Amino acid sequence: MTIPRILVVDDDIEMRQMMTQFLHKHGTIALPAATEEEVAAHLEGGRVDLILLDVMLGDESGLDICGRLRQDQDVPIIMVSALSADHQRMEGYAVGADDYIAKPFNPELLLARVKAVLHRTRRSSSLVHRRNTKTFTFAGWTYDAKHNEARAPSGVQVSLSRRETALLRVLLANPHIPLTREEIAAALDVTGEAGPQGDGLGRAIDVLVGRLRAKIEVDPKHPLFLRTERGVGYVFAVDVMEHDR
Amino acid sequence: MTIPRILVVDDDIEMRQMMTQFLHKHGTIALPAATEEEVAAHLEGGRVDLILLDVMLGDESGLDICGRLRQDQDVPIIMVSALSADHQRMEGYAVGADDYIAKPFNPELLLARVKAVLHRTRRSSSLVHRRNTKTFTFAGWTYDAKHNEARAPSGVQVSLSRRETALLRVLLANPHIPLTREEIAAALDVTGEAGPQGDGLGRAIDVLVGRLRAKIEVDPKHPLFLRTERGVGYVFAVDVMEHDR
DNA sequence: GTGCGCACGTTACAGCTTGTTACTTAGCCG
DNA sequence: CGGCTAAGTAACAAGCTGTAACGTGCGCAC
Repeated sequence: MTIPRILVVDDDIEMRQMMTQFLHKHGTIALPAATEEEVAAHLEGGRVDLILLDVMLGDESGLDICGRLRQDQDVPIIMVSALSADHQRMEGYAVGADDYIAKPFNPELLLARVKAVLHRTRRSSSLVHRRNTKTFTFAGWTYDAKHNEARAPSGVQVSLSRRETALLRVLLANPHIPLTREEIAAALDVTGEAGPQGDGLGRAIDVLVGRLRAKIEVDPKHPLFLRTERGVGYVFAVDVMEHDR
Repeated sequence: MTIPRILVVDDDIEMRQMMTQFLHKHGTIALPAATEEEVAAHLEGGRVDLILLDVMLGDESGLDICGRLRQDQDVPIIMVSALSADHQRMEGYAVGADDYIAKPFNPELLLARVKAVLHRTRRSSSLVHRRNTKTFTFAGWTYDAKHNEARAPSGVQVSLSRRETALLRVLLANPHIPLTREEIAAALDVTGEAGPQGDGLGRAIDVLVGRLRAKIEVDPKHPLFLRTERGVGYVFAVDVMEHDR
């Protein structure tokens, strides 16, 4: 889903063509429609990312259509109308429109609003993969994934490097499960460079584990959390709790 | 689902207790069972991550039980048996066992196999979040997410730093969508440090964008792909195709 | 138990990456 | 055209990260 598909609903041919062409020029796919039936057909037939809906469609009211669409769809809707009084705008928002633009409008402005709405709605769905905003607790420690802060039971704050953070996250996500070096490396996006000699994947993970231990283990010589599974890899051998926020 | 729950099925009390205690000592929850009914009860009543199944259960054959379990369950099963001849092992695997251990066995070995099986099966479900193994194409360029390699239309290979790679990925995942600096920063796991003066978030992203441009744009002065949206952020203004492998 | 071998722990170091700062350049408004 | 703000760019220093080399301890065979 790369190029946004915008349904342009207006019964005035000229206006429809103007909008369609303009949107085309700016890298979107514009689908013209004049009646509610055509709208329905497009919605059933394929993906629609945004609807530009004229308020006055012959004898039908765009407001009604908008209201109906909103009952079973959550495609964003921008209302377009010659009626620009405040109470008329309010009506638009009342039936669930995401934005309300008065005719005549500046095409650039329309584009900006279209982008804004698309941006808003895409973000909330599959855009930039949602960040982990959880907090983890293990054995008195807390790790706040949102602010990347680890805090010891004593309250002392520990700052972890990027890699250390990543490692900790992988471990927290897989407590009690032995992870091989290869798995850890994969999760850390290490391009699996085979070591020069038969070591397959150097000792980078070992060193990284050592560094993390130095920071979170009371006695790195005798690790409590980040234990090694000889011949296998490493385990986070402690129960982990996750909270939201 | 942290601590593995292992169902130990054996009609010999001593053997059952031995195994149960041993498994307990090693951080698992062992659930004893002697008959097929008890097995069924456990499977219905709660989570079971692995079944250790003795082949000779009174007059019932563990093989039959295994076959029946396999019809509607995919809980991993390790067969345990005094019968160690090859054809007997084959029978075990034939009815769907994941492993087959001969009695008398070394407890440590049992543990190792248990872990191995758990590891195998857990991995295939929710373990370490699957890596992105796609290849992206845009305007003649290819980017292989698996090997972190970008290749120019000319065939020249470009090496990207970690951050640059991450930025490129974010952009590839959101083509044609303007991303604010804040969004990019969030996706890159930047701990949103507010800049010293009112810049809110320094110019780190700007610089990073510049560096990526220097590598992938023909003429960084006039970017084709990674365009800036003045007052907003940056867009990857080109169509992107994704292939698997 | 004793010795050997291998896997892991640890340290040091060099190279690269990365954020900052400061300055330059470009777009936008009147 | 002039002023303003945003973005591009270069240089730098700090810090991170992987490699290599060496130390240590566990497991296994005898």
